[in-house]
Order: sequence, then C-alpha cells, then structure tokens
Amino acid sequence: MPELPEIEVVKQSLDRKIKFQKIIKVLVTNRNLRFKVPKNLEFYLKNKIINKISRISKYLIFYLNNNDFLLIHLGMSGTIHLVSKNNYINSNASFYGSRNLPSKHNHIVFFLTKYKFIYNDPRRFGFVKIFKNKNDLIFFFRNIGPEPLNNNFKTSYISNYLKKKKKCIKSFLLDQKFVSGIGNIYANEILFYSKINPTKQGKKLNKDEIKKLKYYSKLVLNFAIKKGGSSIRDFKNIKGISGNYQKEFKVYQRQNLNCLDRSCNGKIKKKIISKRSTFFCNICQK
DNA sequence: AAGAGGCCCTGATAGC
DNA sequence: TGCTATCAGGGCCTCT
Repeated sequence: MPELPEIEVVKQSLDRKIKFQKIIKVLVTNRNLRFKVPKNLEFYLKNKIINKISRISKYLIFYLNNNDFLLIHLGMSGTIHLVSKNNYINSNASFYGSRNLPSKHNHIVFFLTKYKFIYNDPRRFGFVKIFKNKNDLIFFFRNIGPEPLNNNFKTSYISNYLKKKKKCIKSFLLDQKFVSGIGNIYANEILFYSKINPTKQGKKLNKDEIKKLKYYSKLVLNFAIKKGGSSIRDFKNIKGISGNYQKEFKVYQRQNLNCLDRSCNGKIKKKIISKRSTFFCNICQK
C-alpha cells in the first residue's frame, strides 16, 4: 500500500508525536513477517530513546540514542497505529484510516513513554530490522536508486539509465533500483501527467518526455504528500487527518471512465503490465 | 546484464 | 448461503 508519500506522512506525524520518547518495552506476537523479526529486538530496543525519525524511499528509520537504527518497511498492507493512555489516536499512520484499532494482525507493540506504537500488517510483506551502525544502514540501501524528490533524479541520469533498455517505462518506475519510492498508484498517475504510454520502451523516450517524467514525478509525489497520501481501502471511515489524494486520481482505478484531459475524448484502459494493474489513456498517452 | 516469472501472505469482492 | 477465483498499494529470488 504505502508508497513514498504515505510513508512521508507517517514520518511527519510520528515526528510530531513520539520523538524523544523512550521505548519502555517491546512485545512481539508474531515474528513471521517477510523476514523473521530479529531475535533480540526486544532487548536491543529496551530503554532506548528515539532521537529522530527519517525516511528513505518507502522505509522508516528510527535513530536511537545508542547509535543503533531501527528500520521499518510496511510492505503492501502494513499500518502503524498509536494508542495513548485513554484514546486511540489515528496517527495518520493508519492509511486504512480506520478509527478503530484493528484486532487482528497487530504483530509488534512498542510501549513508549506516552503511546503504544502498534505495527499491524495482515499480509506480512513488511519487516523490521536493526542496524548496529551507520555503515550497515548505508550498505542496506546500496542498490536503491535516487528518490524523485531529490536533486540527483536528473534528466541526464534518467536518459543514461534508460538508453538501450527494452523494458517498458512503467516497469522502470516500479523498479526501485532506477528510482525509489514510486509504487503502482503513483507510477500510473505520473505517466498520465507526462503523456507517456506505460508500454513505451525505456530507450524510446525522447528528451521532452524525460523532462516531463522528472517534473511530474516530483509534482505528483509532492501533491500527494500535501494531501496526506492516498487512503484507498476503507476511506469511508476516515475523518480529519487521513489521506485525500485518492480524490485526485486521474487514471488509477478509473478504467472505462472518461479521460480527464480536457482535449481528449478517450476512455481509460486497464492492462496488466509487469504483473501490476496499469491504467492509462491510449489516446493522449503516446 | 537485463528481463521474465514465481513466490511470500490475508482479505475483500465478484460470480456462480 | 457458500463455494471458488481473482485481485490488492511491494519486492526478493531464481532462471534464462
């Protein structure tokens, strides 16, 4: 579920709510996430203070006061929930937006000074990891490409990377080695704004298309962050702080509906590309 | 090296 | 009502 904008929104709200709190204890009720939850997670985290929370692509990183790092990835269905003494707080970390705490799949609970921080993940594609020093953390990210929001996501980088590449551009947007943080929703949206057909081979993009790809990658992600991310499963239940970007979707889940480009009479098509649903207008996306 | 495909999981929904 | 099939926001691994 969570792509860069959603993780960024989680990061920001965690920053406001749990920074400088101590981890009193950790309770793991299911260690079978995508990777086994580290044996000594409870021991490593006990009595540590969370000094800083940051984000790299779709990963959350907690800086601890003993110079260890805790990394969390939410996979496809992971959410984070904060519970205070008396109230359940939708930290906005919960992208399902449900105001009630899920009763199933709460795999890890971090007891902090003021909150219970709950890691919930039905499909268990997410994971947590401890790094004992910064070099290990850097090593972990060695194969991760630039983020669209960073300055190193340049047109020269993009054109160099894509030249000679036969795979279609849609699969490159999902390839975290090329660019990190974009997932299936935003890949579809970015290609629509850029007027590029998702099936187009990487090497066939011209200069202008590469410029647009860069520009709209930044624009779409920034706008989604501003809107609080996308909440697509049960956003009926959401109040206040949950995401609103799903209202802005131009193509995602809009198959058979009219193309929203004013000068286009096309209908949005749906097609599976690199195993993922792909939505596009085959008239205005060339 | 690049690209295709399998696989890890549960839950919601559609169709019979 | 209850079964089965399909699909879902991710990404690792293996094979060619």
